[in-house]
Amino acid sequence: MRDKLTERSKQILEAIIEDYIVTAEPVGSRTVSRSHGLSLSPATVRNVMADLEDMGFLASPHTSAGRVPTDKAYRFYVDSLLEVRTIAQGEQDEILKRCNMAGRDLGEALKETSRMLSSLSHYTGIVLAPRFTANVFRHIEFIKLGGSRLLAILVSRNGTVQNKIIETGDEMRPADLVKMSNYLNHLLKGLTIAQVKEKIIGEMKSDKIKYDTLMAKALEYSQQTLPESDSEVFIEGQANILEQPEFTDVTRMKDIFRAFEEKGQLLSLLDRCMEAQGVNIYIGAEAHLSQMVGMSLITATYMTGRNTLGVLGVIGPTRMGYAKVIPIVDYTAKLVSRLLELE
Amino acid sequence: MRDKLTERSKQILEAIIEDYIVTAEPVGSRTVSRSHGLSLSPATVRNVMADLEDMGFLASPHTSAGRVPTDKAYRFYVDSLLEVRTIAQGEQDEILKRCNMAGRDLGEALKETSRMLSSLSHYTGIVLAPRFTANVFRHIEFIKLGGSRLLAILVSRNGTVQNKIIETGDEMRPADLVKMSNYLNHLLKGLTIAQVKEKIIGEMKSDKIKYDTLMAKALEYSQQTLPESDSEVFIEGQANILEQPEFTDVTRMKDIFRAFEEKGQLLSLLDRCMEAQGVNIYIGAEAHLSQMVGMSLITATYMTGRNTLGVLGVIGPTRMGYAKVIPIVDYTAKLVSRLLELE
DNA sequence: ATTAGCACTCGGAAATGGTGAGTGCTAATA
DNA sequence: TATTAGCACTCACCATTTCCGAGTGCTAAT
Repeated sequence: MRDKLTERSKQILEAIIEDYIVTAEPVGSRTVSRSHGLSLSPATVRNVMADLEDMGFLASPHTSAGRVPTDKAYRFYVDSLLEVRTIAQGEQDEILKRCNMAGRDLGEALKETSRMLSSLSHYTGIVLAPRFTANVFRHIEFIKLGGSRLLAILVSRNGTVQNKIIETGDEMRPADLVKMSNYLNHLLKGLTIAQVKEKIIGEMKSDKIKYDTLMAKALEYSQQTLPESDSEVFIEGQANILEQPEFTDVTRMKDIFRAFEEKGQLLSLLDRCMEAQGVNIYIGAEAHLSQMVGMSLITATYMTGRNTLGVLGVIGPTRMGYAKVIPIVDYTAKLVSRLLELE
Repeated sequence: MRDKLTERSKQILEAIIEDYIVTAEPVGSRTVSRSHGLSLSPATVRNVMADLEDMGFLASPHTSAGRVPTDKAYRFYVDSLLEVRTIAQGEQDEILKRCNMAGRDLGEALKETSRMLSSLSHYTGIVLAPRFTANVFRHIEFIKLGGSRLLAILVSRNGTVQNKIIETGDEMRPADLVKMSNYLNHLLKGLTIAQVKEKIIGEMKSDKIKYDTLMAKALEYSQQTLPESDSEVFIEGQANILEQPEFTDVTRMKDIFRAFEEKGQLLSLLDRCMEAQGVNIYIGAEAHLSQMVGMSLITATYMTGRNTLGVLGVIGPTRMGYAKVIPIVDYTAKLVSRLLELE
């Protein structure tokens, strides 16, 4: 048992991982020895493999099977061995084409981005939309619907729209609606939605509005318009994971699909990804998510200026084509950032 | 071989179907003979079963297994044998609680409805949102974003909102925006969105606007705001179908999930359901959808007044608890209709 | 340090045999 | 005439066995 990886053992480890990524079968010593590049006998390879197993990089499903990389091996692989391939021109074109957001609803565009990520990687695409509360308030507008009901529309600077139907109790005069929105637009100009929330609460307590029912109402309605839950995740290409041979087990799949459906846990994981800028990789148990055993998550943040807006990425088996997927995720995030920058 | 079903053979068929619905196992003659209600020896039951098989109501997976109902049997069952159970009070409460749409975005509310259908039925819930084009125009509004970009907001009478970012080329004056929306609101008042489409095209050709660039622009922008694709389907509880024993086969499931993801074919099927009012049932091959073998679809239309707005329902295996699911779907559709009526 | 050789291990596929649920047919019965 | 008991037969399913070969670890030779 050695405690330091020699150049040769690194090569062998890499060969094993890369073989396993394509075949999804335990890799034997013969296979590695045949792998062009290094000319060693199976026996030698076996010795090294035994060492690697002792160090926790490899595991054997059973005595007479080959070896399988552990999470630790993948971690080492992406950290030290992998030279990230530059993105293929064809892929770049595809991303460019499908991420075109011009004139589209942001949600739709991000959903399409997620779909694109899934189809390019052949795994599952995932996009966390920007928190609405991080946006800057631009405009609020009230539109009279039938009876005593209003449609309130809240627009933020990046073009995202929140709308809500409000029951007013009694009928409002159109002129009052205009007054209300003027008042609010002036009051809230330039604030982030989070600040808007506070501002409204503060204002509601202030004396001057106590005697102005119209303003009071305006504040109340605008408060109702603010979204209470505001994280949206787009998960597309779920069916792709069914193609992976490691998920033939039905109960495994059930777990995974349930996790996708609930989204809650996934959300907190993505939140964690938001903290570090750039590309982020969770391998297997690193995600601390019971449903994620055997799965990896590659994400990248997208941003305008210095503000991290959201994350996007790909979920697949730990045995994932990291070399191919990482540049895709990276490039996509940068592209989305640039497209949102223009807004 | 008889060509008419006697009372007794109907009873036996019913017993077989209902047993199969719970167990998902081929039903043998002993089981039926033991079934309380009819006191016949297994041998007699066997004779009847042989007849039923000849008539195409039953099939045997292999010689020494029991019999399994065919699509034809299910069809006969729902048409003639099934007395639809009234909906349980608890279910009714649950539906009432979760379908509460007050003040929510219509899309969100329908998604929740779909989720509710899935959790109550333990199958997959499906809701087709109202076509936007069937709605009546209420209001259009332009909001200036940074630079030369506009946010156009189109509100229809039921509160649904379409918004779109428009690249204007050069900067617009706020006063012009107001003029534009006034012009359009007046022009399009009371038309359905479909009529709006035509109206705009007609108006664009008319002479008077040739000399008024502002109006021309207004028309162009409003046209851009109209949705081009406008059918939204909410499919929730997909993971539920993984629980069904008949879908342990991985390739089957892949097909089904792909179908859910693509939605295209499903959409045309739902369109067909829209044509007939009320509850609609497609059993197995009746849907003429390759992915639907072994699956059934129960839908009901929801409407305001005489207008069919959309459909909602449940997808599950042909071996579905029709007696329980049908009233759920029916009741939900009626409730949704009533809730939208109020709008 | 590397490698050839060899005995050994163990999962997976194929072959085998027994079991039982279920059937169809025939002849006896009410 | 309709029903039923009886019986031989079928065939999926399960458990057991056997066999094969890929892969291993160890040892001795290079």
